[in-house]
Amino acid sequence: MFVVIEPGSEPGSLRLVDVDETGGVLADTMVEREDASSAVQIRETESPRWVFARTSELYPQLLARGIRLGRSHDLALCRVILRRSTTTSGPLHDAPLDEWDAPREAPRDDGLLSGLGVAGSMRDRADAVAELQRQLATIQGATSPWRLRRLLAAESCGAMIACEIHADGLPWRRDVHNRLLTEALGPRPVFGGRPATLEQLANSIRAALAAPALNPDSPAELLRALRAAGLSVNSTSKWELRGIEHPVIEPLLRYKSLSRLMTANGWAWLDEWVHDGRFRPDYIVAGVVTGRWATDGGGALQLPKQVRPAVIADDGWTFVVADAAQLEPRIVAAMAGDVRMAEAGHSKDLYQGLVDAGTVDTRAHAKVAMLGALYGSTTGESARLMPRLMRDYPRATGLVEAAARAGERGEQVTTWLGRSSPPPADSWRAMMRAAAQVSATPAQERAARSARREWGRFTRNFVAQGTAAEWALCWLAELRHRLRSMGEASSRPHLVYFLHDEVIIHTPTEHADETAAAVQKAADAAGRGLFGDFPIDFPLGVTITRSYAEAKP
DNA sequence: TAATCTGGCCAC
DNA sequence: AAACGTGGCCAGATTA
Repeated sequence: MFVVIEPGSEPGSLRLVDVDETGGVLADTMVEREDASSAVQIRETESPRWVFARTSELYPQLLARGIRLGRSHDLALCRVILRRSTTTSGPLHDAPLDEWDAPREAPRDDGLLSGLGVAGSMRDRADAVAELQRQLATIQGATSPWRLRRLLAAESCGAMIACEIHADGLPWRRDVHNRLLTEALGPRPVFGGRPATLEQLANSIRAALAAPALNPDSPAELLRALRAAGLSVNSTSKWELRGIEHPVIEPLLRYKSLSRLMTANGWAWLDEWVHDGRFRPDYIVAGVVTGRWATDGGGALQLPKQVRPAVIADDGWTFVVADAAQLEPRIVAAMAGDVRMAEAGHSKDLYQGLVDAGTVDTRAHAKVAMLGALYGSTTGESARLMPRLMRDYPRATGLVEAAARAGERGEQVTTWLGRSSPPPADSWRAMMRAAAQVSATPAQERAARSARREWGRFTRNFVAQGTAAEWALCWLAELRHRLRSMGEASSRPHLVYFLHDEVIIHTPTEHADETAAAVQKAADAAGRGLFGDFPIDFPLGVTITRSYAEAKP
């Protein structure tokens, strides 16, 4: 049973439309503002699949009223998948773009339209029931409906989880963060400018380079000053500076590190992004083409190790931090049905498994070779080690190689559950056509070859990263389901952070062990859900800790 | 002055 | 040692 839920004509009111599994409308009800919460709660006891035009536009309002739902279908997110998938066909696949394809409207924060604002937007005037019917028909006619259903359910559940994480927030101690900044940088400057430690380092750099007016924040100025001081460098990046013998190097590298801390996660960041002891990421579900989540503001995709000590659980609570070990190699092994690589991953460390199998001699080599296969490197150590991987694991390596070749031919590639890569741009095809002409110049041929290989690296990585992302979505959904039955509503373990293959759960201390067990069970269930009986393991690194900085990565 | 580009660095 | 995939975000530099 589906229930389409959308804002009614009055602020706070709701329209609920019951739709059966084939798209037939059973009932169409308007609910007044005062009755909205209880009406939704009552319907929730039947565990329907709630259908949102866009989860991010309505679900936060439900969360604010204390409502959390079990299952959902996000029309806008699902349309993107269904339209682009190589496993679907029919009207939805071929129709001209309409408002359901439009990118998300920028969230408005002016207060004028908040709450009722979404009721007046274009999207909600669009016919959600008709769109659901189109999507159901498209799923029905897909090559593998069960895979798509699983993907769409996980994607939609992810959309709810993204809202819930935002609402709950990641515990963040301002006092700890502030102390950390002061110890590293000196006191916060009252009128802006550089804090004391940073200014001292800037002066050391100027002295060592005999450049009294140098602004070390300007790469161009800095490069000129380094060269004038006799250093033969091509850039000011730290990997190139590291290893050079010169008095400027030590203060310069320290300056870079501290300057980064200051500009990315300094006092200004703290003021803007941490309120009431919580950091609230704005996740963009499927914001990455591969299906990974992106984020908007706050740099939630890159919480530096330097500031993680500020992430501390509430009193009486703790974190369960879990990350999937060597996720992408395991995903590729399972997709390819590579029993031998799956066997190497039977231990907790797949890279060590490759060493034990005699493929390579060290764990570091195993990792470099594997990442080279996943990213498509063509030079250096990983290219040298790759042939051993191809020899011992022809199925797994063959899968990513085939994805690369398909991309080079301009074809789309598709994940295990049915998310497809975008076709290359018209300009890409034009480039290939131009290079194929007899009149093509060597420069054109070179550029085309380079662009072709680049697109091949993208599609190569797409199948692995994209399928890993859908495994992670299934993991999240399974985990959320398990957490929902634990404890009381006010003291229930809940997700507070997610990043690609890692989660943080904030849990009352007494539920920590149970939560740690649940997160691994969820990973096992996600693996079975995707790959059935194929003998692939998805071990996690799990840490129970009150401080994120203490979690072993 | 605002928008866009560049170099650099953080995360997985 | 990076190259080689996906992102976000900053300050400075350049362009409109």
